[in-house]
Amino acid sequence: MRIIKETEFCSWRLLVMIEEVNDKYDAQRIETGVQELWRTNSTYEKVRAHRKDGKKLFFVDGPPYPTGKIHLGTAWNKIIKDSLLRYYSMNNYHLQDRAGWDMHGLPIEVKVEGVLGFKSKKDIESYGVENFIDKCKEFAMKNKGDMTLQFQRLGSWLDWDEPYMTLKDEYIEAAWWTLKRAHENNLIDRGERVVNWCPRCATAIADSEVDYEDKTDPSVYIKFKVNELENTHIVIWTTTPWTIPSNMAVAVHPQIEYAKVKAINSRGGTENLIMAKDLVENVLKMGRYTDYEIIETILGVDLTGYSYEHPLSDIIPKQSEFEHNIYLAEFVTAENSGCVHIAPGHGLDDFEVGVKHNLPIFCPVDHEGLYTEDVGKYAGLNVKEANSTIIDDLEARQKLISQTSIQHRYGHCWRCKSSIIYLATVQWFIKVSEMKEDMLEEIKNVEWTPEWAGSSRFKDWIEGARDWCISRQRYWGIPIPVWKCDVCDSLDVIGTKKELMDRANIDNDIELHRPYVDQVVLDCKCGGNMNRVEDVFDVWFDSAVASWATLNFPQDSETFEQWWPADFITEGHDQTRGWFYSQLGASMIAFGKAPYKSVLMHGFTLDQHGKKMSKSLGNIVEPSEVIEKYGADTLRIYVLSTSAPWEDLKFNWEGVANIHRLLNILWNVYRFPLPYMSLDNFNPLSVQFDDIENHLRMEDKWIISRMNTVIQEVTEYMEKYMLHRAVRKINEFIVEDLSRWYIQLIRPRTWIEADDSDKLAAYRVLYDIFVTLSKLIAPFTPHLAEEMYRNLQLNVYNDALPSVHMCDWPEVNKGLQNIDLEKQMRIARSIVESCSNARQKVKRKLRWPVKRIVISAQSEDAVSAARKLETVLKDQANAKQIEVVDVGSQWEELGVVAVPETSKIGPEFKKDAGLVIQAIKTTDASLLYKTFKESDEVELYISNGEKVTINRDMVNFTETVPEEVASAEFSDGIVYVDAALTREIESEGFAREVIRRVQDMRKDMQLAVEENIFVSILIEDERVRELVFDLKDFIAKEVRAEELRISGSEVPEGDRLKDWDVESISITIGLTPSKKR
RNA sequence: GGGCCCGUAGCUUAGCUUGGUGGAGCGCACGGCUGAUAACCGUGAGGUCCUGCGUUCGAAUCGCAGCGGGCCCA
Repeated sequence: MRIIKETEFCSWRLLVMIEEVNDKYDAQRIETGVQELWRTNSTYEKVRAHRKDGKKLFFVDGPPYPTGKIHLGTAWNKIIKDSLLRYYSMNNYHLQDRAGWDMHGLPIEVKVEGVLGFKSKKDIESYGVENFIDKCKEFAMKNKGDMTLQFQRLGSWLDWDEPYMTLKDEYIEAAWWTLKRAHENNLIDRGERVVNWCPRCATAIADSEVDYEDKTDPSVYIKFKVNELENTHIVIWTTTPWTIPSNMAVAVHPQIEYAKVKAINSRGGTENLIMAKDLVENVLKMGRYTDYEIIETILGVDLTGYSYEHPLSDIIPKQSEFEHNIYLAEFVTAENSGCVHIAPGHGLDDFEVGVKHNLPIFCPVDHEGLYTEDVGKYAGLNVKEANSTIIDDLEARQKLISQTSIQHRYGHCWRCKSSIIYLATVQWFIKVSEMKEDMLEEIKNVEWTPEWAGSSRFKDWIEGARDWCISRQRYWGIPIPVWKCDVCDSLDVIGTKKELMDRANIDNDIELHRPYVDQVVLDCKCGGNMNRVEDVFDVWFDSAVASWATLNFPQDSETFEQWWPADFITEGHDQTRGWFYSQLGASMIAFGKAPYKSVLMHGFTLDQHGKKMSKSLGNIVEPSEVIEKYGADTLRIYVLSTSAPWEDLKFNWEGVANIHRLLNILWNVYRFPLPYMSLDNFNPLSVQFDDIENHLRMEDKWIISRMNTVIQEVTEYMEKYMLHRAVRKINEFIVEDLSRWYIQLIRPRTWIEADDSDKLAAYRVLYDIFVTLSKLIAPFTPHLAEEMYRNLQLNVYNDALPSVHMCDWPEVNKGLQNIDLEKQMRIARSIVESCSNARQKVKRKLRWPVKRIVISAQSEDAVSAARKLETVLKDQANAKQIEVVDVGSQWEELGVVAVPETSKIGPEFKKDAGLVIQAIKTTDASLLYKTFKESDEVELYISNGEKVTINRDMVNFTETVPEEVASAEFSDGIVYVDAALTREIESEGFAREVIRRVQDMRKDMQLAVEENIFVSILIEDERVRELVFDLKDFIAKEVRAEELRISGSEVPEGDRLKDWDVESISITIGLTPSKKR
C-alpha cells in the first residue's frame, strides 16, 4: 500500500474536490474573475463552436448608435438579447449573432461639427469633406470601442470581434444593392415634394427624425383683400408668418358655413370680412372689433369664385404675377377662421392643393432657411427671424387683424434641435405607398410579442405610412449610388463596388464614402459624362438592410441562403417607426418578404416615478453605477424580473437592492454545505445518485420534484418570451423552496459525523440541485452560474464541459416529479407556520419542544400530508408527537361551550326565557352538541320543573381548547399545539438554551466547526440545574465539549466567561478551546 | 388632437384572458430562530384596486367617459 503524504493529499484534495467559498456574495470578485476566465479560455468561441452542428438560429442585433455611453435602456436591450441567446444556445441552437453598429448619419456629423466649432455646411466644405469624413469615422470607431467594453461588462455575449458596421464598404454594398433592386422594381422616385427640413443641417430629414417639442410661435390672423367685392377681406390664420410671402391660395371646406360679416373696427371704420360663421365671434374679439353684423351666410363650396390680392405684392414683385384663388379642401376644419392659408412650397397639404390646381410651387427659401432673391427686400433674411418684419409689414398695410402667441408641439431636428421648416425640394423616395398592402399582409406572418405590437401598433403605423424620403444633403453616410448623365439626364444605379469599378475602369481599390465616390465619372451611352448625385442615404436606410448586410450579402449569397430571414429580433417600442419598419420596407423591396420571423418588442426604462430618464430632469441612472454597487448579474436579474419585457420598467434602487439580497441568499444556500462536504471529503464521483436513491427522505424527493417542476415552468415561460416570469419562478424556488425550507430541513443531517447514508443522500441531492440550478440560472446570471459550475463540476469531473454555457438546458425528469408530494409539502409548511403562530399565543419558544400537535384536517390532502411528512412536521414544529384528526371528525379533547341565542329564545319563551337560557348554560354542553348532531330539537328541563323543547337555532357552540393548548388555522384545517410542560420537555428546553449559548460563544471566539472545547457552567437554581444535568451528555455532544462541568456554586473558568439570563434564571458559562488546555 | 400600452399598500408588484370576500416581497412595529448569522422565520398595522358612469345578483377583472404616465404620430 502506498502511503500518501499529507502535502500530496492536500494538493490532490484542492485539485479534485469542491472548494469552500467566500462568506459573502462578492459580485465584483466573481464577475471580473469569470470574465477573465472567459477571455483567457476563449469560452465564447468554444460555446459557439460547440453548437455549430445544432439547429440554425439567426439573430440580428439592432445596431446601437455609437454615442460613447450605454444607458439603462440599451443595457436592458442587450441583457434581454443575451439571456435569450444563452438559452437558445443551451437548447442546441447554432447562433448567428454578430453585434451591430449604426455608424453614419447626422448625429455624428453634428457632434464632430461641435468639436471642430463649425456652424454650417460651408465650414465643412472649407475644412474639406475628406478630412471631415475621417473625423466622423474616427469618432464612430472610438465610441464603438468604448461601448463594446461597457456591453461586455454586462456579460453580453455577441460576436463582438466581428461586428457588422454600417461604415464598412461591404455593408455599403448591401445598401447599394438594395437601392438597385428598388430601381429595378420601379420603387424609387425622384421628385419635388415637401419634406421636413433642418435649416441648420441644411438637409431633408425623415419623418422619423423629427422630434416634437413644445415651442412658442406667433399666432396671427391676417386678411386678404377679395378682388370681386367691395371693401371685403377673407380671414386666414397662421403660426408661420414667414410663409405668407409664399402664399398662393386659400382653402375652405365645401360644407362649412361661412359668413360675410360687416364689422366695426376699433377706429370706428366699417369693413366686410369672410370667415367660418361659428368662428366670427372669436376672430372679431381677437381683432378688437367693437361691433358686427352678419350680412350673409354661404357654404364654402360657393366661395370658390372669388380671388384675392396677395397682401405683400408691393414688396414681392413675383406675387403680383400670380393669381390667388380660393379652393376647396377636405382637410380644412372649423378652427381659427376656417379659411386656410396655402403655401405649396411649405406644407404637405398645401403642396397637394398646389399640385391639384396646377399652382406654381413657389418656394423662395434656400437650404439654409434664407429667403432668395424672389422675395424682394426679404432676400437673405432667415425665415424664422423674418416673422416680425413680415408682421410689421402686414400691419402697415392694415392686413393684420391680430397678433398673439401660441404654445404648441412643433417639429425639431432630432439631433441639433433646430425647429424644422417644410420645404419643397427635389428628393429621392421609396414608394412605400405602393408597397403598403403587401407590407400589411406580410406582418401577419410575423410572430409578435406582445401580440398587439404587430396587430395594433405596427399595423397602424404602416397604414399611415407615406413615401420614404431616403436622400440627405450631407456627407457622413452611404452615398446614394446613382449616377446621372450631364447631357441626357439618364440614370445608372450601381449595385456593388465591383460593378462601379468595372463601369469606370478603375483598378485601384477605392473607398465608397464621399468624397471618393464623387470623383468617379461614368460614361453615358449618349457619350456624355455621368456624375454621382450628391446625396447620401437617410441613416435609417443603413440599418434597414442589416439582416442581409450582416450575412455579407450580396458578396456571399450562400450564407444568406442558409440563414435569412432572421429568426428573431428584439428592440424597444420606439422601433415601431424605426427599425421594425425600415427593415420591413427594405426587405419588401429586396426580397418581397419580411426580414424577421419573430419580434419581441420591449419597453423603456423610466425613473422610479415613471418619468422618462433625461438629462434635463437629472434622473438618469447609469448602468455602470448599478454594476459598481451591486454587479452585473444583479442588474440583469433586476431588469429581467421587474417587469414584463414589453412593459416599461420603473427603475428603483430599492428593487435592485432586493435582487442583490436574493443573490446573496443563493450564495448562502450554495456555500452552506460546502464546508461540511469538504470536511467529509465528499466526492460526487463515488457517491452517485443511484447509490443514495434508496436513502432519500421525503424532503429530498420533494426538492427534486420541485426542481423538475421549476425547470418545466421556466422552459414554458422562455418559449413565450416571458422572461420576467421565468426569472421570478427561479427566484421563488431559491428563496422559498431551497433557502427557507429544504436547507432548514437538512441542516441536522449535515452535522452527522459519520459516513452516514442519510447525510450522503442530502449531499448528493444538494449537489445535483446546485448543478442543475447553475444551468437554469446561466442565461440570466451568467457569471454566478459559471462560478458555481466551475466549483461543482470542473473541480470534480475531468471530462466536464469547460463552461456552464456549453451545457444542455436541463430537461424535466417526469419520473422524479411528484405533484402530490409538492402539494403535501405545501400543506406541511402551512402547518408548521401555523404552529409558530399557535406557539406565539401560548408564549412557547421553538427551542422548547411541545408534547404534541394535533392536526385537524379539512382535506384528504392534509391527512396524507400529515401522515407522510410526519418526521418533517415533528422536526420543524419541534413536537414530540403528531396526531391527525380525520376529515369530518373533531378532536375529541376539544370542549364545547353552549352559548344561548337570546334573540331566538326570547320571542319563543317570553317570560321563561331567562330560565331557558340558564338551563342551556348549565347543561352538559358536549352532550347537547352531540344530541343536536342527531336531532333538530332537544328537550330540556328548566328550573321550575317544566320541560321545554329548544331547536338548533337557539344555541351556538363555541369550541374550547384544553389548558395550555393553542390553536391556529392552516391552509387545510386547524392545528392544536399542546404546550403542556413535562420534566422531560423542560429539561430539553433548558438544555437547548444552554447549547444555543455555548454555540454563540464558540462563534464569538471564532472557533473552527470541528474544534473541541471545555465547558463549565454555573446554575444556582437547583431545579433548573437538575433539569440541565439530565441532558449533560447530549449538551456535551452538541457543542463538541470534551468535558462539561455543571455546578451550583463553583465559579466557572475559561478563556471566555459570560453571564446569561435564561427564562429569568441566571446561568454563567465558561469556555476554553481544548488545544489551549 | 389621434393610435397603442400602463395605472393595485409608503415602494416594487401578482391577480384581469374566463367576474364570486385582493395576494406577495421590501420598508415599519412586536415576537421568535441561530455553526447559512451583515442570513432567516412568525405576527401585526397598512388598500377610495386612478376617478366617474354603466352592464351584472355580484366588478380590481367587462364596457363607456375622464385623469395621470410612457412610446409613437398629427
